[in-house]
Amino acid sequence: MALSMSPVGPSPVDTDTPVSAATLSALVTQSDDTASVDAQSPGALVLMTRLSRQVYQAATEDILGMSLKQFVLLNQLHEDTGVPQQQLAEYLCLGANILVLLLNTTESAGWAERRRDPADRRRHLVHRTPAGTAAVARAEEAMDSVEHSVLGNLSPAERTVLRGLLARALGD
Amino acid sequence: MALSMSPVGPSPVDTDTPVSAATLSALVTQSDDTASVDAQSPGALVLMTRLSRQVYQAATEDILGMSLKQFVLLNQLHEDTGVPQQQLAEYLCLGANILVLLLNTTESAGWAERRRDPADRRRHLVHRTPAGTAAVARAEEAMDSVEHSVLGNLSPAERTVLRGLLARALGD
DNA sequence: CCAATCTCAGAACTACTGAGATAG
DNA sequence: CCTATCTCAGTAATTCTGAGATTG
Repeated sequence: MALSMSPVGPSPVDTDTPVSAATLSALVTQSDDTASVDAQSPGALVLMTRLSRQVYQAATEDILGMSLKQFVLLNQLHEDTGVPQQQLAEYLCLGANILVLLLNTTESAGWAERRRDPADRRRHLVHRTPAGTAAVARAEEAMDSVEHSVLGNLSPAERTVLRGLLARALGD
Repeated sequence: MALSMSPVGPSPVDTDTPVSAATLSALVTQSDDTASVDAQSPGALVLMTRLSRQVYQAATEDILGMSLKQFVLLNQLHEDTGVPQQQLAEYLCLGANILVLLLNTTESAGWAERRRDPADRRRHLVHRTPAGTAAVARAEEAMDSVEHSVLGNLSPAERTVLRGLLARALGD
């Protein structure tokens, strides 16, 4: 839900091969055996490792206005609904202790806030502040340019497919 | 080698929609704007960051028989054709100096070898040794199980599409 | 002499380990 | 008393900075 109606399509119709089923099928049927060839077609995980290194290097603090980790963190937060740290750590694939450090800097930047969970006062529910929302919005624009440089070879439609697959892999 | 045909396939044929053009088109037409919605649909890069953290944590040295970085490195090497370090650094998105450290450990493990380029003796051409090839083959199998745990939600066809997109993003 | 490639040591940063505090 | 959640200090591992060596 949520992401339904998009009145603003980035590439209305013709700009650059909106990749339809055709191209995709091509990709699917491309080949299924990786056998024999050895250094020529690394697995998806190897490729992802390389790509994410590019992201890490391109998405500097200067560009984003915050660290990449803070950006990912704030992406996972809401102003209204607080998220327990433990769940956050799981989402972000971070150790609970590392998250503490990350929250310390993010909280003192005024972008997030820890509040005791009234229902279980051992927990902290993490909220994004309005300032955090504003900061993410700014960073998001910067991220667009990073995406442009890292995924520049992919058409908008392909990027959408990629995002969909990554989201599915993460369990939505 | 290794991937493709798994006689033991956890989901041989029917378990979970082998995704054909239909599902893919669905993904494509899903939506194109990320605007407005705030924490609900992070960009592809954010998702990739999270996923690659999972890879990093799952692909331990115990499991692979080598570090993940060594695995990625060896994936990029050939026994016959040597690759200059500078180019290697670019491929792997590593600084040239970090690559030196990586090569030191990999070379002393007997998996790779630096040889002077006869044409330009400032350069070192890096080759994979036969032992390196064997080690990668072993690690590749371990990687399959990592892939299974990280990309478990994706069907084989979807993984193929994913791999294709990532490869294209990296410039083939 | 200057530029390119690789190497390395020390600083800076990041992540991990295990102990401690507070609440149920 | 025991468990769960969060915090933190000390340690280990990684990456970055800048200088040095060799070759063109």
